[in-house]
Amino acid sequence: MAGVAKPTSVATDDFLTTVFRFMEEGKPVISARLAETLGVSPATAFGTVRRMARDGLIKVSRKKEIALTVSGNKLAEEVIRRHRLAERFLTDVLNFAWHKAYSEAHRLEHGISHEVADSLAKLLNNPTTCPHGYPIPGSEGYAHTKHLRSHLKSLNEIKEGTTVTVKRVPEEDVELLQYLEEHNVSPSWTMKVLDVADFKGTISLEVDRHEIVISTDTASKIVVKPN
Amino acid sequence: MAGVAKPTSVATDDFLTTVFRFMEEGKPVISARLAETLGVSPATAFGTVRRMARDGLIKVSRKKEIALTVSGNKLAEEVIRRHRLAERFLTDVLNFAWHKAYSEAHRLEHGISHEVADSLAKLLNNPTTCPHGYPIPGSEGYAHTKHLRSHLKSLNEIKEGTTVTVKRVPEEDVELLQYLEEHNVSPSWTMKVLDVADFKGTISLEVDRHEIVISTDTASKIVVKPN
DNA sequence: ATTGTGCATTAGGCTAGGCTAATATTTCAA
DNA sequence: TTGAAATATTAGCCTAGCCTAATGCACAAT
Repeated sequence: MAGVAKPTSVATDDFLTTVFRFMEEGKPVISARLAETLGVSPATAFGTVRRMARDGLIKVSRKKEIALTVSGNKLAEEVIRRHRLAERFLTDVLNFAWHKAYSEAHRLEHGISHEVADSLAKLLNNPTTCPHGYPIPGSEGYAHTKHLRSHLKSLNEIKEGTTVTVKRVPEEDVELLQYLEEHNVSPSWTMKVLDVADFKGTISLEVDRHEIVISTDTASKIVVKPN
Repeated sequence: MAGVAKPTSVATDDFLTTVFRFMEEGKPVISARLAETLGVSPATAFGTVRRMARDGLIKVSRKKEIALTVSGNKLAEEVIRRHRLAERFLTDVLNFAWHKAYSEAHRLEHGISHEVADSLAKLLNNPTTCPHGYPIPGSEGYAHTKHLRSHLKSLNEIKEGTTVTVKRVPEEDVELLQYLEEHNVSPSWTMKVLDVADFKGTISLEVDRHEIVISTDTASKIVVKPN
């Protein structure tokens, strides 16, 4: 109807995926947060947000909350799909470590066509999640992942003595990821919450026969499913 | 000394690789030609050329001939390497047809890091050429490919009755590539020049037990080695 | 010698994306 | 309710790239 969709720029792709990830985690999306996350000035973020609103990719409520439009969501899912497939390729085929996969996939995601993404998916045996546990748009059962989310909890909400299965780990923090990867805090691994010491803000866990201690704050970034 | 190299933009990468390919084929490099090839106006090409000269990537002689500087050549080789490895990946791993591989690789080449390129090379068993027969910078024996070139000829220079081995086919022309691929005019295949009809500008060849006819002009774009 | 023709170059304009430095607004807390 | 802290927004400036429309220039053929 309205004409062919204009190809998105790298900057726009980055904003789209950032908004998408914020929404995915249920975090409020405002311009200031995007500026921070993307490493640009508030003024720049404002300008890009305005442009994207003009182009019908996002809408901004009176309370300045940013949400993807239907077409914006579609584009975001496409970029996210390419990103997560690229991550799987990097870890599963090229043997990259998690923490490197994210940034490399970030560079690759803009240059992967729909056709290449489909071929990659096939090559990788149609994975449903990225190495960090996040769902891959367009994969089997993707539409249901929203419902599944109700069974998931942040690790910091889990009571002592509970055994849980790791579902998702944070994507971006390189050092943390390296630590988690080393200690097998990875999707599909099982952990037991040994001790919650709220007074000093730490949680100790047993994972793969070893005990590790992380902060409550860090725990809040790890998504698990109680067994 | 002079500081860290500024990351190159897509536009700059495209100019670098275009200059590189022109030089690779011994064609003179002038701004007008770049504009044509890259599909931008002469004014735009001029501006980009000036910027690149300012940044020490190319130099322009008094006769307006453009050449890569040492650092420009290094960058160009890196992009070309990524492009040709991507092509190999697309054809060998994802089973893309030649003519699609070029444009897809063109999109991917900007997002492949040195590290990913190295991993890809390993995965692909250290290929020395792209699917069209062009050498991959940084691969085994790459430094010698310039000498090898003296043994190579354009197909239009070959005399009747000579048997030759295909070394390189043109990279960009989608329809021609499709035709050549279908008829096995591919690197490492053998052909016999049956008839050269200069008066009507055609050459007939026997390849894989079949006879095909192409124009002298098309033949000039195919590089062969007489057996 | 002159006139094309092909190129280079300049002029002038536009958008996306960046930035800094004000200047509103909100909003939350005391 | 009143202020301080966050946010949003505006103004003003910059570069890369891209365009069209002159204009300048040099070489080549008549």
